[in-house]
Amino acid sequence: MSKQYVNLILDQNSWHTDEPFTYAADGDIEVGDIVQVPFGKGNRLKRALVIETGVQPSKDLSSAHIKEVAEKDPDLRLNQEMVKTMEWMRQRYGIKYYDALHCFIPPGKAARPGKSKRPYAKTKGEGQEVKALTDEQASAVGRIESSMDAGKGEIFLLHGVTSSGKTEVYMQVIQHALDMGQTAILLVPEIALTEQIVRRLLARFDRDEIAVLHSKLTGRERFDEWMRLRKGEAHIAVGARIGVFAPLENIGVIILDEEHESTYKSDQTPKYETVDVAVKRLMASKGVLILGSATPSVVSYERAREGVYTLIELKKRYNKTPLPLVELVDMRIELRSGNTGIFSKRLLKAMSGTLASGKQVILFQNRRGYSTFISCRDCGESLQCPDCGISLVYHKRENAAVCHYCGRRFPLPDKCPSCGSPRIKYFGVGTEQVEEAAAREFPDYPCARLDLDTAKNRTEINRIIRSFSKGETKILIGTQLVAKGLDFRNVGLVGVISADVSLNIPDYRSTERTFQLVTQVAGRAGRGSERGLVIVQSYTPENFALKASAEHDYKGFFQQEIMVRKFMDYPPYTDLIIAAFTSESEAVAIEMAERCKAYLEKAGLPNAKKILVPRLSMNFKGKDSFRYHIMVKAPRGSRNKYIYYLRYFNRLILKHKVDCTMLIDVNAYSSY
DNA sequence: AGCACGCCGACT
DNA sequence: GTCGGCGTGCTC
Repeated sequence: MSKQYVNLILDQNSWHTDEPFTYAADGDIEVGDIVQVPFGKGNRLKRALVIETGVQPSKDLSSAHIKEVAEKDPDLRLNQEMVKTMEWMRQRYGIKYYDALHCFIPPGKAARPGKSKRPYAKTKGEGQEVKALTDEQASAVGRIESSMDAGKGEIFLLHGVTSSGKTEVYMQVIQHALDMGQTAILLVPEIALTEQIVRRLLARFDRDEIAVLHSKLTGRERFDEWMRLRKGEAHIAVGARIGVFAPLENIGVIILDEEHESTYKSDQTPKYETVDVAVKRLMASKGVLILGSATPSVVSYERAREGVYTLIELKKRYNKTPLPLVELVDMRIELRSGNTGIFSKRLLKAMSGTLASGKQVILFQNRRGYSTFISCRDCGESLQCPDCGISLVYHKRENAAVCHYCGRRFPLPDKCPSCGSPRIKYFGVGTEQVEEAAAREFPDYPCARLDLDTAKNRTEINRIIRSFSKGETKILIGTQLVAKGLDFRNVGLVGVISADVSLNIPDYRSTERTFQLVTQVAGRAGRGSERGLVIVQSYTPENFALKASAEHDYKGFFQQEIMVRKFMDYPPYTDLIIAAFTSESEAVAIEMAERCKAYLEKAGLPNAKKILVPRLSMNFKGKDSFRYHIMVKAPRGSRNKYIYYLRYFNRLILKHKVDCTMLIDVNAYSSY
């Protein structure tokens, strides 16, 4: 058999070996093959991925030093497009080949023959039986399908109000892809939503056509599902964000449902953006990308406005129920009139009316616990977690002060730890306190609370939800958990206890997030036949995001918010790039951050002069090490240049053996 | 990362 | 003499 030289990358998590190595191989070795190669002084076998075949070994590499590929994995294999996407990810996110490789290959091993177990095997198909499409749906489907037929590689932003029938559009488009002999990927923002979308798919497609990919599968399940896709047995991949790496050929469509959700950005290395990866993969097959949302992200909507994405709107609700009536209540007036309670008079009145008429109430407060911070009346110091430096939350049920970041619990102090005063006060309202107040005001109506404290596991969540849907509980209090995807028929009223909570988070996306949350939670009201009522309490009801959400006016919200982004130099006008430096020595971490800043300035990158001095990363918890970071608002078009220079800087750190690790994050959701 | 080499001190 | 500690350097 003829011989050749190939370039391959090692399955080894090290920056020192993050480059292609040249090996001799049989002529039948192809790009994407997973092989075993002898490596290093001991020639121990290592797993590797072939990324280039038929190469000419570089001149400074004597042929005596070139080793030979030992064997080829008979099962695992990637395709050319996947290898290309990996290399692209390495550049774009400043990561190692290793990190990109592990997005594409399943972590587990195959189940033993006959032992394989399918996830969601007991899940049954369920669907609104296929009714005729509305005119809007039909034209959306037509528009998308003609783009698929033409192989345009188009990106659609599907902006559809709640219950406008986006899912039905997805089903039709997936069917069209299969009819064309192509494959499809359907993604949901969290694992918990997988089951309900699997049900919709099962009502429509053969069970064997569907494979599920998300990180809560066991290693074996994940491997087997992956292999069914790889072998072409299944043509539809469904799941959370890792599903975007499904080993499919000829991808006709990738769908991101609820595209605005932050979970589409990975928070661990590699910190990829699911949309980016989807676009990259689709370039190879000229398929379409569909981003669906009732409240699109400002970045996506702006891209649609610029013509990068094609906007499709679904304005009518499927069941023709009018959108709920949203009222804003000014809590400042409430306070002035002497009401210091949690509920405004308006909300109390609406609650009694709703409950008396036999309907149910949802109360939303995006904070768990009883009081959100604990502070001293005399010196003003607030109680903080010694590890994380964030305010501790008072939990009445457990009678403890809890850190919501690391989960540590502390006993409640009877006097102030800094000045010794016994006058300790609890501020801020959490779900526990809302529940207590609701039970006090309406003792005849049973309450339940749904948040991370009461929903310890899946069965507990299901129990709370089932009891509310059966009408056993009348008032449901909760955090974001109650805002997502639940479909209760008998809810007449939704109360947002404090819309200021999410508004006051120091993040450029907090306004957007508030609009999305209020819109989403409002959608829980009046899903039956009658129009629902939503009461939003706030100390700043004049805020444009709140006003716009009350009027169901996405465009109004967008037009104001995009001006703020422009004025403040925030995305989509820039990319917020963070470079973080971790070291056992605080001085080294600071010095590397400073040097990096100077290096970017010297390189003359746009806006590099505006980089501030290194800051301690507040959210970093590492034993005996320190993290400092710098941040730059990289103007459009300069992102890749920045990453290029940052990669180079990382190589310098490595070369000089500085005891410091570097991390790059672009447009992070978590704060640093 | 993972491994071998090498140069040091402490032991039978 | 030689066993094993870990600092150093390299990997097609």
